[in-house]
Amino acid sequence: MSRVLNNVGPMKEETRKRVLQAAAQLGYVPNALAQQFARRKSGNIGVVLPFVPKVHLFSTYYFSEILSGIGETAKRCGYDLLLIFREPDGARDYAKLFRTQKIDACIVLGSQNVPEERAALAELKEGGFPFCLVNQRYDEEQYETVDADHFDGSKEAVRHLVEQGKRKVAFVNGPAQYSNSADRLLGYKAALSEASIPYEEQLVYVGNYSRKSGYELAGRMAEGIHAGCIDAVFAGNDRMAIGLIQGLRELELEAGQHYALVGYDDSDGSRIISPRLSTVAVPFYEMGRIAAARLLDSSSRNPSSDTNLDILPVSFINRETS
Amino acid sequence: MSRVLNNVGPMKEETRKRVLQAAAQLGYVPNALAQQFARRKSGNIGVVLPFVPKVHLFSTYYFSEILSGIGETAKRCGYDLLLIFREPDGARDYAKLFRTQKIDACIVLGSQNVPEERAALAELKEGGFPFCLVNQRYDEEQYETVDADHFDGSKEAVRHLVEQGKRKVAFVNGPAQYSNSADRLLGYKAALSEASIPYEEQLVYVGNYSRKSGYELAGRMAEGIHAGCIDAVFAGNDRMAIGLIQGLRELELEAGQHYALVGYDDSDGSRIISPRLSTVAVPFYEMGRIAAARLLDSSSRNPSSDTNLDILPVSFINRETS
DNA sequence: CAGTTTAATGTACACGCGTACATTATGGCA
DNA sequence: TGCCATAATGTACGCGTGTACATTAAACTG
Repeated sequence: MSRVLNNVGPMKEETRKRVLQAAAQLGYVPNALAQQFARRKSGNIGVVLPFVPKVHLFSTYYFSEILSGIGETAKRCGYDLLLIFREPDGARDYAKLFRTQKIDACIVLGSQNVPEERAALAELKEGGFPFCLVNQRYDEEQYETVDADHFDGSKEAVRHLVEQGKRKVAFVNGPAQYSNSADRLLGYKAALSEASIPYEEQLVYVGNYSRKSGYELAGRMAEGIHAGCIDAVFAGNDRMAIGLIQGLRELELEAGQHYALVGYDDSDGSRIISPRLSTVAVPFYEMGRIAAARLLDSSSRNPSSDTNLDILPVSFINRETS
Repeated sequence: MSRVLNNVGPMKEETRKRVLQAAAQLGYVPNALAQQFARRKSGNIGVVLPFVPKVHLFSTYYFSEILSGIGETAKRCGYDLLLIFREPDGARDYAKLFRTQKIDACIVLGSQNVPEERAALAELKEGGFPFCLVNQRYDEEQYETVDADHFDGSKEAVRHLVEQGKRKVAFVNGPAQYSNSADRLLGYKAALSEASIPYEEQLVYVGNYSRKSGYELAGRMAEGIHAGCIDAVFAGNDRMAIGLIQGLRELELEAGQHYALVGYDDSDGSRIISPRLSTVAVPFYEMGRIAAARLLDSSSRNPSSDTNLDILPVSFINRETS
């Protein structure tokens, strides 16, 4: 009987036990498909991941952490995780997943501010489908978002470099379609301004958050270091920082010696590279947990904080490269 | 009309078009829940992942690669990926996922040869539920399995060390509940035997595949190196090798200089650490692809190869530590 | 004890698709 | 034209739950 299982309506304790025992004896298990169909809920929360033909290209650390956080909350709320790899050809019909009832809610990871993505998200909002972005803001759109304070993290990182006496801090940023890239640039500028160091555009480099892109910037950066135009580097993530270390090492330039360096993410790699990389720790796991709770856990929806944007604090970690 | 959509039975081209157009005009989207219910297929393939309270503890590289491979095949076959985090308390009722129809097939990652796991897998087999193991064999049980040739990989790795003139090769193995640990031990022994080097039990150390466990073995190993009982180390995975490098470095012992070292997995870390780690590349992505194809892609089921065990080749990669 | 409320249980139907079967249109053939 | 085979379409029911509503049992009230 559906009622004892779902504990709906009043019932005699004895009946309840009788039904439960009969179910156990018959080896009854509810059919999830029929339940989902009758309830018109899939019980799934979709997690959109960037398309990754070569998985090496993206930070497995970053996604693993967030995914684990989402998983924890989902399990607690009785939901399952449906993995959705974004299409390579730019087709991102997130709304269809809702219309076909495959998912009840959705968390979008690695979202980029490009036209197709904006359209897809706008369609979700239009349709009233519950979704949440992680680590990407669209300030003009008021979407549910869980972000980290990359402005502050970057400011702290650069401030640290300045406090070490560095005055010529280069910045290796990521692509502009990520809001965290913009945040870091602002933090970088703020820290410089705070120290009355003029901002110089030619000290800002752009990679794509891959190790390779950091590696490939080493040549240009080496010139600056040799010329005395650069005495420190702040990289937008650890992977680029690590690429940079490796590229500059081939040019006889050592991090923490010929130049100071701070990365970002506190990834595994930052503890593996030597010298150990100073970096900024981001609570990715926590961000995943919160994003899922926002969507699933009504009890955690605090009516007083009716904001749709969470910005979690980050923390600078001083190691050997700065 | 269900028939035009599923292309079943004969129909006039004109009717077909008419129906399609009407559907488009009405904005019709099939309800996946109802489809699944009517077809009695969820269209989901479950992927069981180890429980990871602290995700740092397991190799994100390893799982990300396999997961991506599974995802590729699943998408190609029209299946979705349902993530299943194994319960922390040892409860692993995989069969229930089938009975409730949540999944149509299942891939078990990080499977360990322990009683609860064996029972859970036996129950799956008993129930006739399609599942596949990746990177873990149960030789006595004839389960569908995709593994890599860790015997050969280990033999190659140790052979390489021997060819460098090393005669006292220590081995840092992982826990015995993983078949690949046993495979590596066999490969290690085979390579020694090939070179007429007697096997010495005290040269075999055991960690748990974490970086920390490698780090913690450094003390004991340093004694052996100083005493001349060890001139090379073969580690069962890169993470332990990296931990070892870091631990031994603190004791003034450098990989590739005071001792030769070979890791295993060809993970990102092996390219990040310096000196760059010699290692063994494992086609994890491919293993995921094949495992999923085994379960989903009937066209790939080659009748001539009716074996239920795939063992993929691995390849030694020589870098700076050996 | 009848009347009234409330607890407990029985019952029937809807959910939206797939599909087996019934029915009707079409074409080939002599 | 009549007959049959086959193509094409119409139709009704089943899938296994959840749930609204009907029905019956119990409890309470004056």
